[in-house]
Parts: sequence; structure tokens; C-alpha cells
Amino acid sequence: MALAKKEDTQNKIKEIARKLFTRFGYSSTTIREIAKESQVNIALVNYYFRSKDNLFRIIMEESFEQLFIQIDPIINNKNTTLEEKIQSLVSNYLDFLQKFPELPLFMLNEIKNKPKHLVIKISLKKKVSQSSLMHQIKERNPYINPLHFIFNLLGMLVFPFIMKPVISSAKLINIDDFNQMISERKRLIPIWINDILESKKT
Amino acid sequence: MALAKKEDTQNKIKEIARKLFTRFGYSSTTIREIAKESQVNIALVNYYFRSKDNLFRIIMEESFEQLFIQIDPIINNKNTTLEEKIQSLVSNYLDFLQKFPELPLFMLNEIKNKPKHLVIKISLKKKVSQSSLMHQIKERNPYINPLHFIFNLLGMLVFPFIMKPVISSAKLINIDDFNQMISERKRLIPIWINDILESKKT
DNA sequence: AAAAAATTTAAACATTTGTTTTAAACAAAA
DNA sequence: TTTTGTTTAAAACAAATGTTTAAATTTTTT
Repeated sequence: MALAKKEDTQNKIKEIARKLFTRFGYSSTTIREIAKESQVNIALVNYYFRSKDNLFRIIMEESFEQLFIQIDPIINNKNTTLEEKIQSLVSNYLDFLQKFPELPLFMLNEIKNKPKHLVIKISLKKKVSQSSLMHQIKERNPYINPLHFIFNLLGMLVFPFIMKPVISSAKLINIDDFNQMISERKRLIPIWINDILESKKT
Repeated sequence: MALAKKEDTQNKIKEIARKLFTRFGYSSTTIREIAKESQVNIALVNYYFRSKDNLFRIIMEESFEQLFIQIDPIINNKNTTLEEKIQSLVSNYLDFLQKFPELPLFMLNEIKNKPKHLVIKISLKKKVSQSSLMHQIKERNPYINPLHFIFNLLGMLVFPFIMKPVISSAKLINIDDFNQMISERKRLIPIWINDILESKKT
């Protein structure tokens, strides 16, 4: 019972903290605000997580894993074609981003501000460069640095969500039209990426 | 003479502030740090700019203008073809971003955190939707929402710079290879955008 | 050169914020 | 019931931070 309650409180704090950190960033999020929204005493936050820094580190590591755990099995699946991989990546990632639209901008910004938290990612280079996807891209178009395609694909997926605050603020399009656009992109991005891969003018 | 000195100090503070705000964001930049790097007394910052908030507002407005002043004459030039516009946009914007690589992530993040600063941009919708570029895109491919192309073009241009901290941190590629990639993209992005515009599978 | 105005500095103020301490409330075990 | 360990709350602490004040210094004007 005590354990259940403990886990409960601890988790509530963590999820509220995740929400606030993601929305406002590390510096603009205060322990007092986390405690207030979690409806617990300030001291409890430090009681369960030792420090603001440690709480943030835990959340960053979880978010980071969440971001990459989705793509790893896809890009390394030896039994799928390049087209299938791209289709799967686009579909899964856009679904994921629609659930957590603020995650990319938050992560990219915090990584910029505190590159120390990125010790985890020394393996990233290996993960990407040795992936099955990377090899298939090289086969398909040996003339161009495959990182171009990775950037293009990731950019097409992520960029609309990074621009979302600008879009809302400038009232460029409303939220329904935005989601409609994302749905269209699920169909279109694989086509576009294929066009780019097959471009003979390079 | 007094005027010159005043302008001098004032400008020094502003440029240091711009550098720090751009690198660390609003919350993580302190007036004391700005004063220290500018080699002036803390009170001088408030003497010239009244408040941290006001100083930040001025810098944001200038940066914002800087970002859009470049594209406005290009996308609204009635005497250039769509191809020429795209070529010019890509070339100018990549040059600009290589000079100020941290600007996009900074701006996007601050816009997310404080959408109040975006009063300036109510005109953005008009600017984009009534632009000559937009009309030419619609002519070229009437079947797809032109915002897709805007997102793709902007994403291809900006996304590598937004990813730069991740790239450095994960040591995916070194800085020389990064700049080499950007140079390649000056040539490639217009080709890719053209491929996408001509895609008949949509 | 004297007076006035503008610029700069040092110090203090008032809040905010992360953290710690101390003790009370509570649940589980003896 | 008493004891023991865990969880929660209130308060205090210390450092950081935006801002203001008042005096000193420098520059400009008369």
C-alpha cells in the first residue's frame, strides 16, 4: 500500500514535470510550479528526485529513448524493402508526433543548451550509419551522401511540428487544417522521398 | 561625441545580448552576464533598455525582420520564374543560415514560449498566401496544398541547422563535412523541389 | 571656468528559486 | 498499543536575479 502510494505520487510528479519541461523548457520551469500542479509540497519533489537537475535528466533520457525506440526496429529490419521502411517510418513517426507535437522542438533546444545530457548518444552514429536503411539508400543512389536523404526525410516529418507555434501564432492555418495536412503528408512524403531518391539530375 | 559614445555602449550591449539570448535563450541569459560580457555595469543595461524584457523584445523584432527581409523581395518578384525564385531562395537563405546558424532554433523556441512577441506577424499569412511564389506553385501543381511545398522547402533549408547541435553532440559528422553538405544542398535542393513539384503520382 | 546634462558605478532592494531542515502525520510491524 | 520506518508539510536558508537608488564621473553647454 505504501509502495503503491509512493509510486503514485512519484509518477504524478514526473508526468507533470514532463509536461511543464516539454512546454516551457528547463530554465522556465520551476520546482514550485511542478509541485503546485502536482498538488504536492515543494519538498516532495526533491524527496523523490533529489534535485531539479536529476528530475530533468530522467525525463530527458526517457523522452530520448521514446523518440528512438520507434525507429530502431524499422530502420534495422533486414526483411523489408527501402520503400516499406520509408512508408513505415513516415506512418509511425507522424502518429507519434501527433501525440507529442512539442517533443521535437523541446528536445532539440535542450540538446543545444546542455550537450552534456547527450552522453547516451555516442551510439547514435553507429546506429544510423550501420543501419539497414542507410545501406539500402546507398544502393539505390550511390552518388549522393545518404545523410541528405536522412535530413530530408526527418525534416519533412518533423519540420511542420517545429513550425507549429509559428503557424498558430501567425494564424497561417487552423488546427484542423494542420492535422489534415499531416494526414496528407503520410501519403505524400514516401512519394516525395522516392522522387528524390530517383532523381537522375544529380 | 556623447552621442557617439552612447550609441557605442548601447549597441555593444545589444549585440552581446543578441549573442547570449540566441545561444542560451531568454530565461538562461542573465542581465549580469550581458553586463559582464559587455564590460559595463549592470545598471547600464537597464539604463539604456529599461528592462530585460524590453531588450529581448527589441532583439526579437530585429531578428525576425532580418529573417524575413531576405525572402520578401524574392518571393514577390514578378519578373522571375518559379525556378529562379527557388534557386535564389535556396542560395540566399543557406548563405544567411551559415552566418547565423543558431537563429532558427532560437527563434522557433522563443516563439513557442512567448507567442505574445508575435504581434508583428499577423501580416505573415498575407505575405505568404498572396506572394507571387505561392501563385506560381499553385499553377505548377494545382493538386496539392502549396503549404506542403513551403514546408518542404523551408524544412530542407532550415532543418540541418536545427539538427546541428545533435550532430555535433553525437559526432555524426564533423563541422567541415557539415559545411560541405550545406554547399551540396545549394545545388541539390532546387532539383529536389522541382522533382517534388513535378511528381505525377500525387 | 562654471553649470548643467548625460553617463557610469557601487550598493541595496525585493523577489524568485533550488534546496534543506525539522517535525508532524501516517502506515506497517511487533 | 507501542514502535519503527515512510511520507508529507511548513518553514527557513542561501544563492541568484531583475530592478532601483543615489552618488560619482564624464561630457556638453553656457
